[in-house]
Amino acid sequence: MREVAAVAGVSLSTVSRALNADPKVDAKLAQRVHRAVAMLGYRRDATATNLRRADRVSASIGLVFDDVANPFHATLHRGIEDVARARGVLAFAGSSDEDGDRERDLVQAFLSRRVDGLVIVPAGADHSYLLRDREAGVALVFVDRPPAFIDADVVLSDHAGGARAATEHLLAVGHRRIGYLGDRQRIASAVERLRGHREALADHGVAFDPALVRLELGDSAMARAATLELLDAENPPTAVFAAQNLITIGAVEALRARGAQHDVALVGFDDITLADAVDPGLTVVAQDPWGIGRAAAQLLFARLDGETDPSRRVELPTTLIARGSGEIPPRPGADR
Amino acid sequence: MREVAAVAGVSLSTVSRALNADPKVDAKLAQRVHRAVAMLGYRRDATATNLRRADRVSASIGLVFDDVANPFHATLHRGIEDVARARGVLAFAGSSDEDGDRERDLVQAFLSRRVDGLVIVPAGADHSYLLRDREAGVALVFVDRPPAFIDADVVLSDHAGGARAATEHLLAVGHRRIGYLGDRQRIASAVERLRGHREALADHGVAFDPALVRLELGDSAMARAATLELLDAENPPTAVFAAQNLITIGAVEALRARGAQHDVALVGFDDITLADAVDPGLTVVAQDPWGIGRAAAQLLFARLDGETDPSRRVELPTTLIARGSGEIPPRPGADR
DNA sequence: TCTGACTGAGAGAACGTTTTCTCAATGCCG
DNA sequence: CGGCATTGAGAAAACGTTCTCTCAGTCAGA
Repeated sequence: MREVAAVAGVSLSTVSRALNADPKVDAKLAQRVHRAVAMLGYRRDATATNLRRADRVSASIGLVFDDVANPFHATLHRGIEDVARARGVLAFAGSSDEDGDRERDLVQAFLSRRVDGLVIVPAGADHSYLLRDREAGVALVFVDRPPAFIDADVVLSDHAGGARAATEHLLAVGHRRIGYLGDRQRIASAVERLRGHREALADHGVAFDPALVRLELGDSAMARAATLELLDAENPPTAVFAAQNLITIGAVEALRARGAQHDVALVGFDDITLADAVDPGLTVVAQDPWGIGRAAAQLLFARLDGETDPSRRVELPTTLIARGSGEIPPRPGADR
Repeated sequence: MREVAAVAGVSLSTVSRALNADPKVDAKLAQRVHRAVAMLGYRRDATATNLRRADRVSASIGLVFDDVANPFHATLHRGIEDVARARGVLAFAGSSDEDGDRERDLVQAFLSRRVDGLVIVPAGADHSYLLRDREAGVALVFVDRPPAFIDADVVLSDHAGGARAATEHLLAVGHRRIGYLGDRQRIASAVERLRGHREALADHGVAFDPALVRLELGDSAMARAATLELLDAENPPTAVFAAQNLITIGAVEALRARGAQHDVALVGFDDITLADAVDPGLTVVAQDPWGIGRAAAQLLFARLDGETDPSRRVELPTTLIARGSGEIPPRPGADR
């Protein structure tokens, strides 16, 4: 910056003003400054800027996902990026692997780098550690699941409603023995989905049979094994509801491994690549991760723009997409 | 920090030293400092630290992808994160959408935030704009495609070899009319793959027929349309090679739309979710995006650790995974 | 008991910006 | 032509750290 000032023949302050498009600086001088900047390849140091500026805005935010490589989260990421890009805001991203400690470490690392805000897919069971920072002006939006012990904006799908729709879809086809494959129950969304499933069963007078339920499935391999277990049991389900994207993949694999993909119905939660190319096509309850990401980012920036309304909860509907696998009727006589 | 010093009853310098685990500071004092830190919830400001420190290390890096939501890139991202995490390094990530200007904007934004290094999936046609920054100590690793007009480390798959393997696989099954669906040719990897395809054809004495080639396919929808065009032409191919993950998805959709998935062979580049669940299973040439990401990050950190060897080119092999679609023989008589 | 080496801690400058304060130059009005 | 308002630019402090000096105190050896 000093060099730029020397080349342009002005003072440091003038360079700063020219760079910040201060209207008080003479147009001719400003142009000289910009020419010098271009010539020297000067680039303003954002860290120093952030340090000095009164508002301490860093134009960067932090993103905490379960796993940046999970398609749901990756699409979420893109939705957030699209909104942030329009404001010149950059995003740090990291994976918590659904570990609360790791989530907290990530958040701390983001905050020490002075991010303006955080979008968090919560993994931990207590987010009160963020209270102090929210007080200090850090914007906070939670996604996919509500936070615990802190009141903040949250954007999520109607998990219970989606699960209910999936289960009712299977019930409508005639199924009564519906297997349930669920994620770890310390995740709020997983609890919600199970709740929706149970409510749908109850509403239609179908007893909830714990023998048909497998929970805590952390990846595709576990889901596959659990599905096989269900299929190989004495009194197997005639339909299966896989309540998460990775679990759905495991379930598909298991059904194919037993050659049962045309006999046992399947509905998944989350849409998946090639879902319409498998045989039968995969019926799913789709979320809109891109839209969720956009909504979350918009909420975040609204807060950064000074909005002080009480915290909001944006719930996006899910869409049931029937493609075949969910419309397979129960084998006659399979149900007692 | 001033508060911490007051509470602990020591000077600012002592707090700084205690925080940096300087062995010269008395153990008892250090403990007092740490207690004060815990009590006040103090967190060191990484931007100020970075400003002052002699080495100016920010413990953050910038990642430029085509699209953070593309599964290949998202997995790459995770590979990089896994290595960076072990060093306490955080990553900014952004999407260039294969636009050179956008790539450059992202890079500039990262650099003004003083990242220590960059991992770039190149989109632009000229990376000499990075010369000055490399000189200034910014570590640079390119991924998936080599950079232009700058000499730097690069990690990529053997694109030509992979394409060659795919084409030879189809030739071995007996195909002579092989459709080629390719990405935008301003992308180096896309050029390489086409080259591998053509070389394989030439080696086996099969004439290259431009009528069977569709390039510049930027997304699944375009790929789908192009495939339909190929299939509906007067003399359609008996096999198709889809040279990228999104293109493969479009090709699968098109084949199914024409009910030709059991008649026309298909090999894709990049492995895809559910590839083994479609009917027929999808034969692909798989890359190892996670491994590529890890390798890139390791190279990057080696440079940051002061390594000065001439720039390296790490080429990872591809793996052909036969699952059925690539082993469909040509319909008898379809070939003249 | 005194000197000197050594240890531990404080004072203050510096990092690259922004921003307030101050002042010089310009233009306009009487 | 003088004085005042107005405009534009420079000097210097400040942001939250680190780090080099400097110095006070402690302890061993003579």
